[in-house]
Amino acid sequence: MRAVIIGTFPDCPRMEPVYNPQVIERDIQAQWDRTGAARARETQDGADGRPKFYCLCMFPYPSGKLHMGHVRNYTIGDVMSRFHRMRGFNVLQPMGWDAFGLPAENAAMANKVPPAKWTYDNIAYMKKQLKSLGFAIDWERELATCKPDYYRWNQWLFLRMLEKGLVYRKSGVVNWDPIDQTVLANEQVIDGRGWRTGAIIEKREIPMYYMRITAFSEELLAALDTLPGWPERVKTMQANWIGKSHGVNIGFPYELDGANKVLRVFTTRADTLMGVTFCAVAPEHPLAAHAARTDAKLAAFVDECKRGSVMEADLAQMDKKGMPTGLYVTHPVSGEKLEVWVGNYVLMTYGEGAVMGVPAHDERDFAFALKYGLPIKPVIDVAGKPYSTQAWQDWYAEHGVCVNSGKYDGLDFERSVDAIAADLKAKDLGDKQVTWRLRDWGISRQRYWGTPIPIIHCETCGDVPVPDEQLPVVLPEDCVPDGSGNPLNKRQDFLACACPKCGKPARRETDTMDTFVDSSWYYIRYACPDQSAAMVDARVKYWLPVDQYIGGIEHAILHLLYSRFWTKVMNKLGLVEFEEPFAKLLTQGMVLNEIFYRKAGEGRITYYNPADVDFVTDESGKRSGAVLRADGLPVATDGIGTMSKSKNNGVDPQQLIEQYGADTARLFMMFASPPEQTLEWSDAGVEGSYRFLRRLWAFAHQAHAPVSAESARRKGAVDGYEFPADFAAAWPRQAALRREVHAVLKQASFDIQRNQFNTVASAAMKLLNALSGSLESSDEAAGSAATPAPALHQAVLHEGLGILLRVLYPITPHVCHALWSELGYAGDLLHAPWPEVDEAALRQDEIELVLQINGKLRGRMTVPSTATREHIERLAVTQEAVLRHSEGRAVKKVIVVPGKLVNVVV
RNA sequence: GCCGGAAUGGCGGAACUGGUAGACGCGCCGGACUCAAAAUCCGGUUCCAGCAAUGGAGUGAGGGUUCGAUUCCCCCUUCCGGCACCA
Repeated sequence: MRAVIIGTFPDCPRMEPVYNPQVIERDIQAQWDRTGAARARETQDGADGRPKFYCLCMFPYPSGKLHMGHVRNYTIGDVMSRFHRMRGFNVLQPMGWDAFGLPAENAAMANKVPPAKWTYDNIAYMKKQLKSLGFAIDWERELATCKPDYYRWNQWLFLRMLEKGLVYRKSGVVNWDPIDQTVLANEQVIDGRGWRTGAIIEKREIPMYYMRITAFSEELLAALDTLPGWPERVKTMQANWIGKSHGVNIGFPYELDGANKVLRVFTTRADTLMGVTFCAVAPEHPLAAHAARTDAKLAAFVDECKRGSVMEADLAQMDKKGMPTGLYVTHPVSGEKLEVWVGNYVLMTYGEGAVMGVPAHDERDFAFALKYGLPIKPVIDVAGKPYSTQAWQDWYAEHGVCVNSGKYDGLDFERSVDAIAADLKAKDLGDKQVTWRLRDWGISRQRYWGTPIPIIHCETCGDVPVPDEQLPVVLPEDCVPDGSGNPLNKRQDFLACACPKCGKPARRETDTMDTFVDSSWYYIRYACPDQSAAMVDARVKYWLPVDQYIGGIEHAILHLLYSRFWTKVMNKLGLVEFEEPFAKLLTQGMVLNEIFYRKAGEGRITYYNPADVDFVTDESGKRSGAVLRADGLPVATDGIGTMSKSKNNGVDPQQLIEQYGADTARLFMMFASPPEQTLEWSDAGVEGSYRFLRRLWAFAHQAHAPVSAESARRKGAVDGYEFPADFAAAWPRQAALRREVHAVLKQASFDIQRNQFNTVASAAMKLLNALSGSLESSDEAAGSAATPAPALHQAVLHEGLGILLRVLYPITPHVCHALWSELGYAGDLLHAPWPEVDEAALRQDEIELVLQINGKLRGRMTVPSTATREHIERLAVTQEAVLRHSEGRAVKKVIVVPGKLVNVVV
């Protein structure tokens, strides 16, 4: 039997009893559109009193339709935007399209559709999807990087950088498909073969434009310390990527064709110089090329090294191989002859493309020496630990004291490096040097769908920059790539031009820019997307830098580093005043789903979408298997992985929105895990989120009468609730409810500020549980307590629901917005402030402490909240649980953690 | 291979600065409602022993610091992200 404490409320006659997200969301989105709710305006230096908050999500590549990663990213951004708006900020949340790139060309090859059309169609569809998710995006600032009014500024800044020497031309290595006669991207090279032709890929050197990011190495590294709002791990990754290392540049003299030359190497372990037993150069090193001319076997080896992909990950995992060149260099100190080898593990792109081989103290050199029978000469003693040339031990590479090193014997790492560097300097064969891992940024792409590089090749004048007044160099939008190279090479109307210097017929550059160029400054252009006379204008000063940037962890290095570099260039050119583009950074985790497959006959694997798979569970609910719904037969599982086309484990957000509505999609995304962690997809979890919103709706319907009555009484106000002085004593149930509401609010306020949105969602669930529990109560309780005043309960309910709707609003704005106005709360929820915690509501007369004996939980005790430490200690040692568990042993120590626990040590 | 992360019930996750491990949700079990089912509502649910009170174990493995460790330190394993032309 149940009775309602405060009487039965009649159902609301106006409000729909059933939650209908499709209708609610459509209506509210139309209203937001009409009123320009998300439009951001510059205010003169905060003249309206509000500080600005620029909240930016990484813009999407328009691949066709949104994927769950987008939904997650943009929901996080929208929650932060709406929350900051509630906290009184002038918020900008823009959106645009990273519209150049390889997939458009691949789609063109598959469907014979020009990349431009494919891209614009995708943008239109995805924009519709974003709108249906209810993000508070200022669409008036939308931009697409494939439009000339955007990329003309890529070209313009490129020319400025060229003038300043920050852009230069040199040769670079690319993947060359000898059959299609075309350059391939790394992802188009599979196991060293072209994806379409299957031909073995060759490395080929071609001329390319580079941006001199290395000129900023020191700044990019040092400025990481000025970014407290960035995750530590991202800063560490960037620092390691920039890779500043202190070492010594060492010259090994040799004679070649009668001329005296020097082989230069860089090492951080100059202390091991006397242990050098050989030198190794990269296959691309000039010395290797020289030796290969007269050595057919070596030439074949160098050739072999040139096959396969250019990816560093591939190179690093190859078997270490090498071959002697037959050339010798002289040890700069001992005068010993050292053979020069070609090693496939030596990178031409780091240092000088050559290394000194110290097998005794470098693991790679050790393996190399064992394989080819080269001498191993230990010269460092590490705390007397034994050395054996039979097997590598990790301590061989540690710092120690020089031995077997002649005059350097007995010196530690620092002193030996100093001494050796000084000796080399005296002989003009080396010195201390700082080397960076960071390489200059090659931006040339031998592809069509990108920003044309604004250069004209003239037979007389050479490479001539396109004059500013001829910008933009417009990319024709009707080309259809066919896989055999850049179609621009066949476009006479694009190629033909006059040399700006001499006026003679000339040829336009057909390489386009890396798409990382586009994404390196789009966040600046959002401030002034309609500015046709300049790259930036005064509005940039108001909005930038970005206050909060949100995007996938996979961009931790490249995109973020290039953006930081580009910002520094613009700063040096006087275009912007800030030096770092993103004050705070949130790197969201990836969205994962289960992978199911079956193996057909000859090793072919078919992947099945998890939506088509049913689980088999045992009686405890534990999963014991999975079957394909279509045939009921088992499928194998391959764990979980990022949603991808190749594993067929993607979930289409569109279906989700259509079935449950945007709010459910958003709620699940936020509830399933905190933003920085990976998120595992779960249909059941989506159901749970939907169920919660339905319960919320039903509760609002049920509580409509008292809440709207209270709204009418207080004219919708959500502050200034007043309770009698004896509230807690006279109405303990109401006081307890109110205490819980404010305790949960306190936690939610803390969590939303630290971006832990999953517990904000769970706070909303707790609030609903508490409030709906208060509508009904058991007979017993109703009979034992005095009849509560309906007015007081009504006020607590009104306050609690007002808090719940505002806590949940950033996550599920549509349903909250609808209920807010249905229940008569004042104004538009869009402009409502985040609720304040009433500390008075949290006060308690008695608190419960946990009682531990030797750190083990043994009981609880209730003490007045004002109890002193001494009082608690005295009370604790007399507790029954303590006496029982101490078994007569004397109490050694009592530790009191105020408000939490007492630990009795015996 | 190198650099950076992560690991907690049947599952996703919570536990803020070292202080009650498992909030909230899912799943499962039991009950109510129903002719029945779905939906909804109520109760239970880390594991082991026990009717229970209670006791023991427990945060990927192994060590350490501490009155007390999911949290700090060392070492190992597995998984994930990046490695410069996917974006």
